[in-house]
Amino acid sequence: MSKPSIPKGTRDFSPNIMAKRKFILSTIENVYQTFGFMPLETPAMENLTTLTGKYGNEGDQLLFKILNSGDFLNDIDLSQYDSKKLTPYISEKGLRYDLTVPLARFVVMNQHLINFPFKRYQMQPVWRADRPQKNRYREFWQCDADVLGTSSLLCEADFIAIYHQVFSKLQINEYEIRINHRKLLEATIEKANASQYFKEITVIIDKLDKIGPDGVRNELSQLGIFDTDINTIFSLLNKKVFNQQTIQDIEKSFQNSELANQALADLNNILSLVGDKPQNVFFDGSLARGLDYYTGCIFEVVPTSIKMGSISGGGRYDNLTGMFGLNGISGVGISFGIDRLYDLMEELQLFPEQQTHFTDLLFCPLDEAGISYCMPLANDLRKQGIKTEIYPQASKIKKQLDYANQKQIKWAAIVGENELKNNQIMLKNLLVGEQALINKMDILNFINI
RNA sequence: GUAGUCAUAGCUCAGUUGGUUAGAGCAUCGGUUUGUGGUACCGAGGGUCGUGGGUUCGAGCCCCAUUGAUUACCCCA
Repeated sequence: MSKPSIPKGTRDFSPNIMAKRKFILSTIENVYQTFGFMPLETPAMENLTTLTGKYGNEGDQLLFKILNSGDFLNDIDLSQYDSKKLTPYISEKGLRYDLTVPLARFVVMNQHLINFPFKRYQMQPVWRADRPQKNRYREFWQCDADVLGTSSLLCEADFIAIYHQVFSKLQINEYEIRINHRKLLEATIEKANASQYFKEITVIIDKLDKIGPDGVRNELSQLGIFDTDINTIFSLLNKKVFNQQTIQDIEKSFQNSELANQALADLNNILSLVGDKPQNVFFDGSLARGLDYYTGCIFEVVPTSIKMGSISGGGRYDNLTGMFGLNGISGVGISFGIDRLYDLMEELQLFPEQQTHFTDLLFCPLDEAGISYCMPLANDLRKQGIKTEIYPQASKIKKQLDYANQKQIKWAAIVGENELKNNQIMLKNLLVGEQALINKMDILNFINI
């Protein structure tokens, strides 16, 4: 028999890890809900016609494709096709690559039922056939929230408020919300006479944090951009506090740029909604975001106490549903990277202790009669919300306490012959080691979880 | 797709210029203690050294191939 294993780039989440992950997920979910977002789940698999062509050539290659069921090769003359052209005949479905395209697909299919503006959140795994490396997996979770069907900048302001609430609840205090505008990038690159390389340039300057100014200069230069134009781009890459002054400064460096004016008007509008000194928010001219469907404001959040990539990102896209034939729907959304959030909180030790306590009280029956004695007591406690279990065998008490100890259970209720006879239990506090013989009806009075 | 590193017990790892029977800690199970854990002591089980070839009197160690894991680049979250 071969050793068991799991596919490359996938992970098991053990109970202790799950408790912490759920803490993060439920915190985010609660905040989403308080802003009026509604849950949506879509299938793990989508039709390949839905997925292909949405993520660029590289993205298409990273799609996990699912073989058709049954004897799918039976009707196919293999000699007639080369291996690439064969794909559509043997695979019609693929695993979802992100949550945004399925959202667009859902909205287009259900537009007659949807009450716009449509605010939905979605927290599900996605799959990419990428080569895994540190903090990069083939299966990972996205926690998206999007608003579709309004171009109001209130949405952007709301997302900034969502960030504040989520990080405050997770006790993450040292972070930066970086904000920029796609149209400002366009204006900048236009000013540098390099519009034909817009996509390439955004990819390069997005790496500023990673490869440094010299690295960015190098790559831009390799693209064939002149030094003077590179300087123009660089003059706008600064990171500044997000306030009126900053916006006015940027305005001065553009003259009569329609694009820049639109972008600055948007930023101004957001500023007026979040107040002039929004906490932890910075304007960052180098923020670009790789995805090319963004058209308006873009965000990214990075922790500042630890060197780490972004833990959330998002932005506005004008025509997401256009790919499925529904035009004129503007949307904006954000997504939390739960794996990185997990690593961050683990490193900063921000997980509340109770997250790893699964059981409050363990009944330890010393004989078969003890088990049935404990059953009704346990159920009463459970009705009170006390997480209670009964050790399922009348094993040695050492073994039962050992179990309780490893599971970090605070209370042990030992039930042997004597207790049974007198309607008592021996209640032991495993944290301090004290115990008392009490009436079985009085348990609730003694335990304070 | 490109490049590097690694592979020895369930886990984390030692293992000398190639030399007899392969080591530790943790974990598991049992006992010291048949009604008291987390901390002490004693003991037990558990390994074709990833796989296949080669060199050698002799390979965990050297060489080749292969598989897997992992890291960086590309791209991305």
